[in-house]
Amino acid sequence: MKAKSSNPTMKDVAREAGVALGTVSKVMNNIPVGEDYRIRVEEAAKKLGYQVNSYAKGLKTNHTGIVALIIPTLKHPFFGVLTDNVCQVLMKRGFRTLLATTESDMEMENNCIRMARQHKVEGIIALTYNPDIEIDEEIPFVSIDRFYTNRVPCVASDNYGGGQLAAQKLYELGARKLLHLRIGSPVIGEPDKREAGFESWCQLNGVPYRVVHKNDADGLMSFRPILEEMIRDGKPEYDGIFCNTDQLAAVILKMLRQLGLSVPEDVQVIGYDGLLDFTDYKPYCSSIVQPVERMAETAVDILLNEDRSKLPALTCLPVSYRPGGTTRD
Amino acid sequence: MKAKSSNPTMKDVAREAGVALGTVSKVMNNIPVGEDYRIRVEEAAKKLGYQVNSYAKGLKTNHTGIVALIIPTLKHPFFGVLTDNVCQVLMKRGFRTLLATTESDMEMENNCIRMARQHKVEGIIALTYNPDIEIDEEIPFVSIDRFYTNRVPCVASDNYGGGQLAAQKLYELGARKLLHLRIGSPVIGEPDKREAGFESWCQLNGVPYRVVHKNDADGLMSFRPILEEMIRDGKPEYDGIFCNTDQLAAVILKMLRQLGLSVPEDVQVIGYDGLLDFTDYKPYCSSIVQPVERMAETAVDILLNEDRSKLPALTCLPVSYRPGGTTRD
DNA sequence: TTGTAAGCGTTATCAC
DNA sequence: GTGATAACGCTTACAA
Repeated sequence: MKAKSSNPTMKDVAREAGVALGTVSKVMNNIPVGEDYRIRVEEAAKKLGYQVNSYAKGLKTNHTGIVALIIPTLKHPFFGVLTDNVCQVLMKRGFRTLLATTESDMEMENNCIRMARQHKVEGIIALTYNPDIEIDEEIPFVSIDRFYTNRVPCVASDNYGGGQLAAQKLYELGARKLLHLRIGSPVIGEPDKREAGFESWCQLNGVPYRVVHKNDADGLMSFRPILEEMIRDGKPEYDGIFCNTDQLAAVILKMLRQLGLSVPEDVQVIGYDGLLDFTDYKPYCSSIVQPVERMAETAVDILLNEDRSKLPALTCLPVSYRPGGTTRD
Repeated sequence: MKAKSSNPTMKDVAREAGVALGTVSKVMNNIPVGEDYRIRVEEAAKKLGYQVNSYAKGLKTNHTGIVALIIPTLKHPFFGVLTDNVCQVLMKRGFRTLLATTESDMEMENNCIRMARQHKVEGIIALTYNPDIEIDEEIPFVSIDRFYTNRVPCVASDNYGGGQLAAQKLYELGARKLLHLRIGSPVIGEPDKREAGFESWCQLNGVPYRVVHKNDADGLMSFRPILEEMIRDGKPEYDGIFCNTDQLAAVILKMLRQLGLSVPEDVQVIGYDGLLDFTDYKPYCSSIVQPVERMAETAVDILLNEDRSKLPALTCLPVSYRPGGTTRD
């Protein structure tokens, strides 16, 4: 008489209900079974507080109901919101989220992927900075914001279109000479297309522009001299600035004001991301808004898609423009 | 000859290395084994790309290496930072994080706990709003910011001390009539002690004060009339305000400025949390800073503690004061 | 030291 | 429709 106070098993339920093991399994999996049996089993299960052991189940079925999410950090609000959305969407589909934050460390990224494999996750959604990531063909993988190969589906906002839209909006709102400020990691990813889109629009429409390109290592402050030297007689040489993130835009805005320029009168500024200040839920600046919820949904959709033969290599989700007080609209 | 292209098992490794199954297991678990055997096994494992199946392992050992983290949302930066820290700390200890966001929905909270149990997690760290949460005595549980019973360890910042510190700082910096503004959920949690600490300090030191208490449902804007009516002849009746969160402080600051008051000259403001604006990594306001990293570490420490007989019922971690431009220091 | 075999809690395949 | 029984991949006595 071993008092199984701890964890009741199917065997216990079967004994309690006076039925066979297999019958209990069937009840738990909603496989048709005699009505009276079903009731007996359900009551026994409730009485014992039975919970299926998903490890035993997973071992048998190779179906764990877990998806790994690998992301640089949750300290940045964009990643926070994205993670929140992915977690919710997965939950709705009956999946759990195994979270790993990597701090963009390449070794960590590979470690996490290895762990995910060990834990027999049913898929991996990752936002990484590692060009040599160890992607396993066996396990479904969806990348966010980073295109690897045609075999690895990538989900991103329409960065190219967003860059175009930013240029177009600035022009429509009266800016005549445009500046694009870009900071980021040296690793090439989808977000770099913001720059390309911006340039293409300016060229196509004959609008004069300039692009300044910095690396994360240079720091946000490295743009200061650029801004200083572009001011002649108290007026800026460029009257429309597109920053590749809202964060950069916020920093640039502060600098512009310090330099005595008024926004949006002297110069208009558009950022990218569409983040909201959590203290008042208002935009930091006018911005190209990434459709975060849709990105999360799409990533999960693709990941969980039954038919893995023809996966979209790159899915670009439409962005939108939202005024935020730093443009004249 | 079944081509096991997919997932090599220990058996495969054993065959490849020409040793017995048990030997492979020993090598994988760093149990002493003949040097030549070890090498043979390791090479075979590498060649086959073998990864232990932690489901099979977990089934056997009841050791899954997974801890569940249940949190309301990742849209709020405090939770984002907390989650990030918990995930990092767990990783360092060799544990993975199973993440669940609940949106503070009580049913969801219970669902998540049930899932965690099914997945045989080795512990649960939760920040919940459900007073009737289904806590299972069998599985280690640590609560953050919410005290249930002596049997459920709770980790929080020293909210009471923080409230005192806020009052004290305001007084030291010259404020003579203090106001505490508090908004939150109707559910009672540790953070409510901020108010108690504030009051006790004022009473003990004979400093006149008032407390205004709102519920989330009232909305942040509900404080507006309070502020309006406290202004006499352009000067505020209260010259020191302690808000129970940085978010509230940010809103209040905006209102004060709209009402023509200058901060910190006319009135000084202190918040609680110690969040940094991600755009410039600067504080939103002067604030009582929660030791988020330590909270994460402590929660994990307690959760993973071997000796579960004498657990601390409530662990309050020391807070600190950080000036942020809304006080005269 | 190394190999063997008995489970861990499920599911799935069979006879009944 | 129900109930034994053999896996699933691994750990761990225990035997060799």
